Amino acid sequence: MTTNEDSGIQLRQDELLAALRALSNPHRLSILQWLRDPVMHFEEQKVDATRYGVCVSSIRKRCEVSQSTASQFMATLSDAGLVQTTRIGQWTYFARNEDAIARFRSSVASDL
Amino acid sequence: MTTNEDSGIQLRQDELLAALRALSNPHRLSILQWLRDPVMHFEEQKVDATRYGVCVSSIRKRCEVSQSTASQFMATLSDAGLVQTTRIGQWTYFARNEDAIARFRSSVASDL
DNA sequence: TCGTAAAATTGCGATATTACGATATTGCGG
DNA sequence: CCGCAATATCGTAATATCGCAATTTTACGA
Repeated sequence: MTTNEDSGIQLRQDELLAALRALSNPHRLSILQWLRDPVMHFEEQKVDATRYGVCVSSIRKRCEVSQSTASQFMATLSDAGLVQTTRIGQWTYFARNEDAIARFRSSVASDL
Repeated sequence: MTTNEDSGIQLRQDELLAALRALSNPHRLSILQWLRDPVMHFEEQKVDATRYGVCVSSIRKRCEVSQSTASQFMATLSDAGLVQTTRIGQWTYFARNEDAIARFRSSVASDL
């Protein structure tokens, strides 16, 4: 019987590396920062951005990149666990995963 | 009684990005971590590793990469400001730049 | 079951990174 | 000055990443 404890206070080395890689791109770094205050940094939208985050279209416009690029950016941040996804109808909303970001901070603070 | 004047200072966005990019490689991330305890993680050498850090040859052996690759890794970490360099004779010693790392931590804590 | 809209996926060219061997540079000692 | 050792830099090939257009998938509404 193995105890799988992946909701700990810090990240594993491979998770830490994945987070660092995800944030090593200027667009993706800015997106995560903008998501701290989505109402300020993105256009208005149907659902509450503070609760659900923002959709790909909003990110596309703010970054001035193509739809596929914006989608790929969010997939990378999602794979690294830094954002959480909520699908509502045709829209996919991305919000910060504050727990994961806190673990990332904790890892940077103690494992680096 | 000393006051750490750097504890509240953060990196500019481009400096933060450079640090994240420098750490987005498994070798470079490990090197910076190993340098927390150079005596434990690297072979013995002439000068005090705790004071001056370790030379390229030690890093080369520990990482099992070529001399040029090890040298390039350290140049990248140095360009990002995460390590400081001390040239003694034919050797270049690399040690953690704790002030810069503290600023990186501070940036991750408050700008991310 | 259409048509439409949003997002995800695929495939591609351009660019960047990685890691190497070869070579140049730096610094010591004889 | 010469030879040697350590490191830095250069040129390279392989691989990875970036960002796009085109296409596919998913979901809604008429």
